Amino acid sequence: MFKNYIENANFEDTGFSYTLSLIRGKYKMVILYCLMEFNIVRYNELKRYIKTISHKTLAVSLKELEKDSLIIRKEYPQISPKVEYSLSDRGKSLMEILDRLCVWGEIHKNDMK
Amino acid sequence: MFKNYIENANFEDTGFSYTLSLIRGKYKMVILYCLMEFNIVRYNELKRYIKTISHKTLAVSLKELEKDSLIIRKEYPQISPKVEYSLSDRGKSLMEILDRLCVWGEIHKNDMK
DNA sequence: CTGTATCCTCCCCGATACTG
DNA sequence: CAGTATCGGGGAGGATACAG
Repeated sequence: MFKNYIENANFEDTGFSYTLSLIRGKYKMVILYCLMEFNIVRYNELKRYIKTISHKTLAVSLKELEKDSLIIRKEYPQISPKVEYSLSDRGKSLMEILDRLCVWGEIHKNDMK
Repeated sequence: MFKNYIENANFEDTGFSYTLSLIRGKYKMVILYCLMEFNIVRYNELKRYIKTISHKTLAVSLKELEKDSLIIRKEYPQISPKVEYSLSDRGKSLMEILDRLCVWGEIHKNDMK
């Protein structure tokens, strides 16, 4: 399959490029993992879990993940506002594969003496 | 397993973070795919396959991939120089998983109407 | 509580020229 | 052929302040 990409010299259109574009960003994977682990999480909970993330990055990342249909945003119109995030089915199916990358890293990160 | 990371608030040390650090970079995955597809490839062949990559990026990426033991660099000392690159066993085991990301992308990139 | 808006910094990558 | 060196632009992300 990939050979076709090479012959067409069109790497930008590969499935892999597409997948990477969804999870590019310093914290997107961390957000997805948090949602996988805790199922339903509020904005401020995410902010507390991921101590080093800035407000801006968290907000932008969540918006993009939602636009890409990897996560679901549920808003409760009340004072003060409450918003819950969770994985979509699409997001869950992606996480099955990404989790294998996590495991691979665990196994191999001490390979090198 | 991931829950431990969250409780330790130490996302930088996750296996996934480690894995991503290996393949971060605009063209690293493309290089790995080329090596997977063609087995043994010379420097200039890579440059030709990946039309849009610059010399600097190709050189730097190859050096990092080699340092991380994902690829093997074999140099033939002669005039003019000849260098062949190929996947290491470690690289091949990673590619098995990355290839699944490629397939996921192929299947899902047209999900959204 | 859940965001936006602005400014600013750093670093990835491209373009280009040079070398053994 | 297979690199290395240097310069520079652009975009991702941080700090901070403000809003509904």
